[in-house]
Amino acid sequence: MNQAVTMSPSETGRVIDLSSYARFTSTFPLQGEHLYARLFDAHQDIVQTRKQKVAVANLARIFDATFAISAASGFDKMSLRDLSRQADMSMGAIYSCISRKEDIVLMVADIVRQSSELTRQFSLQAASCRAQLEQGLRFHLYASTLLQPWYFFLFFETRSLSDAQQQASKQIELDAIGWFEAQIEEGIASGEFKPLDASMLANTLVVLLEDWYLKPWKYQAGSSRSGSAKQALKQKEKNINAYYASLTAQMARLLAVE
Amino acid sequence: MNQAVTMSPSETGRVIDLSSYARFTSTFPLQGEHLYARLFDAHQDIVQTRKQKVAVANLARIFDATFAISAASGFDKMSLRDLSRQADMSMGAIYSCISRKEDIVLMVADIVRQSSELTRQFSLQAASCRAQLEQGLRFHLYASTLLQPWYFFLFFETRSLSDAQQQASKQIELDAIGWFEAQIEEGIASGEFKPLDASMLANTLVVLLEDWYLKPWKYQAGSSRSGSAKQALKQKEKNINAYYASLTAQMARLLAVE
DNA sequence: AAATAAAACGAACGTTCGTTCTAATTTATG
DNA sequence: CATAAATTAGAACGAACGTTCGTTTTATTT
Repeated sequence: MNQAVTMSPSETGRVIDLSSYARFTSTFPLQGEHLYARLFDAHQDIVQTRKQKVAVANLARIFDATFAISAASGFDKMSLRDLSRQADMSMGAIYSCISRKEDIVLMVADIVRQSSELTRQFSLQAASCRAQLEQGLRFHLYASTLLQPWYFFLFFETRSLSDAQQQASKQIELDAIGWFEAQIEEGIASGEFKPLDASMLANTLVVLLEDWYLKPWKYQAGSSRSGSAKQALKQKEKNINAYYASLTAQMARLLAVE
Repeated sequence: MNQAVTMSPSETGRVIDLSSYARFTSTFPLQGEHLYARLFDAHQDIVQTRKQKVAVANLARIFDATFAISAASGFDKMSLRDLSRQADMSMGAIYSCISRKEDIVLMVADIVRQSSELTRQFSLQAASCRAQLEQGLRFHLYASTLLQPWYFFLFFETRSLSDAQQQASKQIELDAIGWFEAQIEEGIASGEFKPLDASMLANTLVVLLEDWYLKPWKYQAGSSRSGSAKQALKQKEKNINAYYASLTAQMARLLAVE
């Protein structure tokens, strides 16, 4: 089982634009064709299809269908016949993109892991610890919004993975908490923040970030009949900003900045 | 499908002791034999076994086994043969306590719903809004610790339920948020708390309560080889108190009390 | 001790699962 | 346009699933 490509250094930093969600979506490398091309490259042992173009199109249909079905009923309940119907592909077509049903979970895990690594590796050049924290939150929110079905799916299907991979998923969360905690404590040490239980606040932030992609129904205002795709993006931007504002306001109050 | 018994008024208030987790465990009505007796009474249409004593013993084995297996691999992956092996019961014995595999999820949902209702109905007689909030948090923590496998299981298997039941589960969470929000706003109105985004804080509290039973691995210190059952309870008490302290300290700071 | 009710058993049933196979079709290439 | 390679559709396969049921064992009553 390939643990997949890691980002080349040139990809890891500096190019991703956090100034708005719209900008983020056009600069984040893990999405759309790029994402599926990455899966195709990284999992040559799984994907039997030879031509990237075909593989990308088929993988997209497979994952879209998988997310659509198993968001409602779970991955184990989803049969490959359901998948075939929803994706409008034959069994053979599906089995030329994957080797076993389980591969789907593995690939999702790979993508989410890469996205989390991107988030962690992204060099935040900010003037203050507070700005650093805020950019970290923004990045997490943006990435998990863009890849919401992937993050959501992995959270609920982690138990299908091997113990080692499950441990790795937990580690991702612990790393995220650790990162926030370090930033908070740096700010405390430098006198920028008032002293507090950094570990608890870091944990709170990570759990709230998780809640964002696990329970979109709690945070999506005006989701029905949003009309054009452009309007939908606008609405998404609004929702993210509202959540981000609440999140950072609460954090700022705890850190006694402002 | 029976929606099960609701608590009689005499059971809903006043008798549950929040002064420590140990006291709570001896006064909370939804546990052990009482819990299974309740299932037996409420689901006569499902449970074919006639004698309560037998049913209680077998239901206990079924649910223990279910939680043990599906915590690791998920309910859908668990076959009834796995269950039969783990519970050390024959297929026939299992099918005299349930009518369909799905019944297991329904019964768990029923118990968790009842526990949540107990939590909400419990009349908190406290001197201040702050004390009221703190008792609410304590109750939530205690109940979800005592019934951790039930809460955990339902969170991950809600998708096996009907749309109506899924909606009901969401409503439980929204009700909890609503309750905390109301308490916070009451405290703000009375001048006990400094004004803030009550909705955000209420949401934060509920999400942190959820994290407690979803990710015990994050919060369990000294879990290995804890020796006797008494020592284990002591350790549990310690862990709850530590989490409760962090939770309330953070909350107090946001509310600017102290 | 006999009779009866309740519970437990586990092999067998029909169905559905993930996966494989093959004949037909499409695509690429000279 | 010819030919080879890749891709497709969906029938077929064995394993495993949830569930049933005739039978045996255990508990209770007469």
